[in-house]
Amino acid sequence: MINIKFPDGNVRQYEDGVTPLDIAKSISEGFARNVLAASLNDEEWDISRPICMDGDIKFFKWEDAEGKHAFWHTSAHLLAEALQELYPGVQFGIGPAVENGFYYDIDTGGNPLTDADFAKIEKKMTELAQKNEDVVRADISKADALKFFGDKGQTLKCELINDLEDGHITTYTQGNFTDLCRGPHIPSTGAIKAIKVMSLAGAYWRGDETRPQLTRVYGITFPKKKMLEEYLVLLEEAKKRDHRKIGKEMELFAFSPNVGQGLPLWLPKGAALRNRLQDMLAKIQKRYGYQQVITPHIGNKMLYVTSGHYAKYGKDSFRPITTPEEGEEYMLKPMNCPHHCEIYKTAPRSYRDLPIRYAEFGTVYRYEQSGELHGLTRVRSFTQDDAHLFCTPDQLKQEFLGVMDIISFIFKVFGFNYEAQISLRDPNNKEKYVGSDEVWEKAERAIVEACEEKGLVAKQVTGEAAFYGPKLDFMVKDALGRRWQLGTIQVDYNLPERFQLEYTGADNQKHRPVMIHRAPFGSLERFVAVLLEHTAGKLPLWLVPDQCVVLPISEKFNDYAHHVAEELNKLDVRAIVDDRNEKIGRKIRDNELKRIPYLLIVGEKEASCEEISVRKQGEGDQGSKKITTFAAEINREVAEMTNF
RNA sequence: GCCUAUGUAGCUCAGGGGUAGAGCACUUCCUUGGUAAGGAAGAGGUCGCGGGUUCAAAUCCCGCCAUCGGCUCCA
Repeated sequence: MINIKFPDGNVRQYEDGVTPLDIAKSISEGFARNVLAASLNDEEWDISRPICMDGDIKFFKWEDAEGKHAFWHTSAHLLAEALQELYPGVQFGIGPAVENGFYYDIDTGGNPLTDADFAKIEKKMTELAQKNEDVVRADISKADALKFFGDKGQTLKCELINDLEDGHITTYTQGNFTDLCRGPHIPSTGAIKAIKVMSLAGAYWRGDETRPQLTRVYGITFPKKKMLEEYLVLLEEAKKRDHRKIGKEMELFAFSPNVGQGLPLWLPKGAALRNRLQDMLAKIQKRYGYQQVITPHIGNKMLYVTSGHYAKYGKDSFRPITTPEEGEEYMLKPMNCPHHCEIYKTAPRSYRDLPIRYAEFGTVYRYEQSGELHGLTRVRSFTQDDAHLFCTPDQLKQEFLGVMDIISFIFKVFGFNYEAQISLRDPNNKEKYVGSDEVWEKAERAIVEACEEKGLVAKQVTGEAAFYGPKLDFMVKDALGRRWQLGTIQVDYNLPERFQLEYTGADNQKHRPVMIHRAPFGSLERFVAVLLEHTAGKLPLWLVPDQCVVLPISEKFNDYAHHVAEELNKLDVRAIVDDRNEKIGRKIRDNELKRIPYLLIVGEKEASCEEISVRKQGEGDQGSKKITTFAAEINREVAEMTNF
């Protein structure tokens, strides 16, 4: 008999060899029907895999990430089984579950798949799922595994096996398909009821650009047909939130091939929006003791040779700019830090001067690979809400906490849910980084402690640090669930060294300051993109380009409408007029669709007494009031929102 | 940069070897209407760009450019 402990602390006894599914059934049949995966002592465990030892058990259903994961992992195998039947001779790479479904990487041997094949693949998968085959786990020796997959000509699998440790190799088999796999899986394929092949993509074998490119087939499956339909509707809804679409509709920004790829043009409404964001942050930063500086968009190439960036990134950047002067070269600035270091060096610094905090909305230029460009989230010219803090090592943690306060405040204002990540150096690969063990340990400890102090849950990832120091990144998801890094705080011991930055300490000795790079928005471009996707374009009143639109009932009241807009604009309310020759119903509809927060209807009644009829977006008629009353209300509403 | 796909009017899209299509938007006229689409007429396109095949190319082929979804990358 073995003892199984449940999450609630209860312990029950079971026969040796009991499976999690048996255990679930012992609780209730209904519960067991919904269980997809389990863990034993926090190790992933198939619900059909016998247990022969005491342990803590947890169960996972569809609602749990672990449950979906097992379901989609098995679905990936089902996809592979279908591909194996439809296209004999395909080579299999890897096929994991991902956040929304699963994929399988395959080598089609020169016969490319197209999306015309999707229906065929879906049909075959459905056919195979209906056989409801058991998914059977087996332990296999390394030699046997190599022989098994070698005989099948699966050289990619053999490469994977060669990297595995003998005694820890398992396969999973359903029907005629056997895959090298760690699991876990659901017990049989019959639970997979709705199947959709989503897309094709190229993917380098083992993520290595120098290795062959495989075909990645993405798919998603569900235990119920209705869930797939709902998911597809959700995807359609998400596409409507795409910032590229909204940005065009709201006339915020545009791209022109004549200007160049990835070089956004900010239209009047977008530029105004961006300025409001900048003003907000500048106001907050002033309170935190930041000083604004302004530096040129180009800098002498030597600046970047000094910083080390030229050696590391120079060949993948915009090319240096030459001048009539022989041998003189300038670069478009890919970052602001070297300029700010030079500002620091304009005067001798004392420990009494520190910390020094230089902020700049600095536009930088980076030659991102063409395939990487994406709307406003990944561009070749963008403006960082950058700042560099120079402080003594003792001040580092305090400064770090101050930056965290700004970032969490900003995210709170916009209601963003973020994931924080602490990026640490890889201790087994120290040569990739600059700086002594001592300073690294100190910097990493400062970040970890700062997070603990703030109660910030942050995932620690080793090997993700910048070469000059560890960092804390804030990731926010877009409408389709893709993660984008917005805010970032980076500790840097490298640049102060390279630029020979100094301050005189209380001991009258020269010391090296520590530098913090930080950007709460990350960049104005990316931030606006994520903001648009989060709000679906319904921007808060203080940011929205047009706060209200005046709608005359008929052309007879166009003059009054323009008078109203003028009065409102004088009172700092952003108002426009829709004086088209259309009926009022039509104007209301069109302007609601344009996401304008307030529609102000004016006709004979209003014109006679300096009033307007107010209609709030999505909420309908709010009654009529004086122009000045309305303006005061709007101004109060905005003031409450912008009390930063 | 690599793989898949796409590119037709301002927008969303249909069509497809033989005179370029729709809806919306736009302009004009009629209508002057009180809280989510009034009516009519008109204008608007070298069908992404450049080659090739053909009597004839927006359509077929090749190259390039841009874009979508991924991969890799991301100071």
